This record gives sequence, structure tokens and C-alpha cells, in this order.
Amino acid sequence: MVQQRAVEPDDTPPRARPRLSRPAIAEAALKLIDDGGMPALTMRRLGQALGVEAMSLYEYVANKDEILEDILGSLFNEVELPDQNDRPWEELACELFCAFRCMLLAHPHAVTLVASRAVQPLEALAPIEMSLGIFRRAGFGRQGAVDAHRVLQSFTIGYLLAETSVLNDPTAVPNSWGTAAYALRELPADTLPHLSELAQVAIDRVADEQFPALLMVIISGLRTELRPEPGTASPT
Amino acid sequence: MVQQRAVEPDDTPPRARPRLSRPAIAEAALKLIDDGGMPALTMRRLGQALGVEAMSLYEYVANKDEILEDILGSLFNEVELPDQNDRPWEELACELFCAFRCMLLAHPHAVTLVASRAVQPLEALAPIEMSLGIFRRAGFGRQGAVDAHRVLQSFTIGYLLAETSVLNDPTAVPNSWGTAAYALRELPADTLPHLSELAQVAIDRVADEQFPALLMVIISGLRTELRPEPGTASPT
DNA sequence: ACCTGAACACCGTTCAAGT
DNA sequence: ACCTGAACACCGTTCAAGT
Repeated sequence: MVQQRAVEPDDTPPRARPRLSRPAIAEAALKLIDDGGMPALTMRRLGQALGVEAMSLYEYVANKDEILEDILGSLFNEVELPDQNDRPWEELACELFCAFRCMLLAHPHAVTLVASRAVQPLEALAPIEMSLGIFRRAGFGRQGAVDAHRVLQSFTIGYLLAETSVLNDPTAVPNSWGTAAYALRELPADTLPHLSELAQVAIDRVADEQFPALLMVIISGLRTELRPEPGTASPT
Repeated sequence: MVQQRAVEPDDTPPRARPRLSRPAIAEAALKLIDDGGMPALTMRRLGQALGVEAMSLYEYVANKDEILEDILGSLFNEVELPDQNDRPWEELACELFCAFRCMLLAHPHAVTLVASRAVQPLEALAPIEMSLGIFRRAGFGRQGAVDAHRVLQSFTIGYLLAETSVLNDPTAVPNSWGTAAYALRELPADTLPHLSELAQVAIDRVADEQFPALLMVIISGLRTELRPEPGTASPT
């Protein structure tokens, strides 16, 4: 091999080194979202946060959408995947989706982002892969594993949306749960008897206890409805 | 009672009758969303659709947010509540949330709207009231009923988001399910074995069959985990 | 290769003015 | 009471120009 080093001496013209990078941009963008919600993420403000004119960002990124994709990838990487030391699949599944919720509670304003995006970047698929693996190893069939994952994933996203949507609401009170606002309004007891009766209960329930409890309710259904007889070899 | 009629003769000055109304505005706004997605709903375009300047809308509505609230109310009223002729609660619950999904499938671009809003207007609460009533009559306790409703509601919203989110994706293929795009990409089988194996299964599953099936899985879990012993009087 | 600044086609909303 | 038109403070993105 011909050594091609030192073709350029050390005193090369100070070729412009990038002050930015896609990961740095994504990080700053996520910080903007965390601090001020989705509307705070603006190309102009993002440039400002990075000490650069907004239009310079287009050197690194085709459009705003690509930045959102990068954020998505880094978010899913924050999920702390549980260890797989042959514990029961019920426990593993519960822990995995609790970890997913935990990650999003650290970025509550990004919940709508992960909820509304169809396709995640490749780096974001590790949690999904793990979820499918848990069910396959537990003996679920191909379709059973897909179904099981879909129930828990859909529920988790829906729950997180309800839990955090009060943040996106202009008329929000500094309480968790959107339903809190119901109790503060006059609910007509004649037309909405159950809602009036249960509004307070709905507020009092602490999400950190309710969420894993509800996960286990679903997992119980998965065990009795979707899982083949224990002892049977998993169908392929 | 003194008759106060005919104080004004018929030839009153043609006092400007409103050409618009809040319901008419909400209806036109929903149509814009249905046709072109959430970004298509713009005060200027909405005015144009109603044959009026954008700023005239502010005679009827304080801001764009109020229009979104009105849309929310009319959407929930479209849900066809099932008849309550003493059928098993499992059946009623399944039908109610299927009806909810059915309504939103008629307005797929509005899914993100109902998903991200914390507080619904009063007219929108009938389906929630019915859901709570179903569980209470089935013998669920106060907290059990709230929990049961929350699982099914969260799951339904999360499922609908996944089902329709491909519509909001710029890189979408005209297939249902966001996961479709996974299969069209190269999935590395070494790092994501389960996902590669199951991507096709995930696409083939027809949502209209999968959704009620998954509802019944959850309902099965509700029956075994949340419901008190049958025959017990419902605790208040 | 990297960054800038003016410009374009949009937003939601305010405000003074018309009838 | 209802509607208009100009204006303000924003958007994302393009494009020609600088180094």
C-alpha cells in the first residue's frame, strides 16, 4: 500500500471543520422540546440555541422532519432494557413497558411525537425486538407474539398520552391526569351519574401504581387467551 | 302576562343575520381535516371554505383552539352507542369500543386530535359515562370500574394511532399499519431476528379482525383480575 | 465545505375601520 | 352585529452569495 499521508502539510488552509453534527442538533432539539413543548422546536430557535443561523442546519439535515426522526432514535435508545436472566416472561414484559413509560416520563412533551410517528429509525427498534423475543421464548406463536406486543405497545402509548396530555392543554391545572379537570367542572349528576361519582376516584389513583397494575391485567389476559398450552413446543 | 309582541314592525332595518354559526364552522373545519389532514385546518382556509374572510370567524370563536374543542364534541356524538338490553358486559364493552374505533376510522386524520387533548367538552362525555356504567352494573367496584375503563380507552387510542399514523407520515406507503414500512426496508436479521421474522405477520394481520380480538383479550384479563366474585353485591 | 441574509409563501391573531 | 383589510410577529424552506 502506498502511504498517502502527509500529502498536505500541517499548514493546510484552515478547512472549515463543522461546528455542528446531526447528533448535536438532535440533542439540542430535544432540549428545546423538553423545555417548551413541541411548538418550541423551531428551526430558527434551534439555530439560535446552537449559536448559528437557522439556515446552516440544512447543511446537516434535509428538513425538520429528519431532526424529529433523529430525536425518535435517541429516545428509544434511552429505554433501559431489563436483564434477561430466565425470569418469568410476565415479569420481563411488565418491566420492559414500565421502562418505556419511564423514558417518556422524562420527556413528557415528546409523547405526542412518538405516538404520531409511523416508522421509527432502525436504531429505535431494540425495545420492539426485545418485546417480540420475550413472547416468542415464552411459547407464543408468530401471530400470538405480534398480537401480544401490539396490545401492550398500544396500551402504553395510549396511557402515556392520557397521562401527559394535560401538559399540552392550554386550560390545564398543575395536576396529573386530564380527568382532573372534570372534577373541577360542574358535572351534571343527572345525565352523567357514573362520571360524577367516579371523577374523584379517577384523580386519586396514582399513575405510578396504576400503570403496572393495568399492565398485569393485560398480561393475565395474554396468558389465558393467546398463549398455547404450556409444555407445547412453540409453533413456527 | 303582557304581550310584548309586535313592538318592532316587520320593516325593521335588515339587521345583519349571521351567515355563520359555531356548529357550521366546526363542520367545515372537520371537513378540511378529513380532506387534507390537521395541517389543512387553517383559519384562512376555513374562512375561504365558508365564503368569508378569515378574521370574521373570530366573531363566533375566541381562537382556533375553540374550534378544535367543538370538533371534539361533535366527533364523540358520532359514536353509535350500543343498546343495553341486558347482554353480558363483555359484549357491551367490546361493542362500545369498536364503535369508538369505527367513528375515528371515518375521520382518520382526527385521531391525533382526540389523542392529544386532555379535557373534552361536556357533550363528548357520553361514551365515557356509558363505559363506566357498563362496568359498575357488571359488579366492578369504584376503582375497578375506573381502571377497566382506562385500560380499554388507552388501548383503543393507542391502537388507532398506530393504525392511522401511517397517514401522517411523509414517507408512507398506501398500506395500512406503519409496520408495513419495516418490511419494505432491509431489516438486519442478525441484530433484529424476531422483528425480521415477524414483520410480514404484522402486516398481514387485518386490523378489523385484530382489534376486537385484542379487546377480548383485555376484557378477559379484566374479568379474572379486576372483577369481584360474581354474586357479590357491588361495593359502593 | 460551511455559513449567512434576503426573500417567499405561509401561519394565528390584533386592531382600526367600514356597514 | 357582522364583516373587511392591513398589519404584526412568527413559521419552514429556497436561493444566491460569501469564506
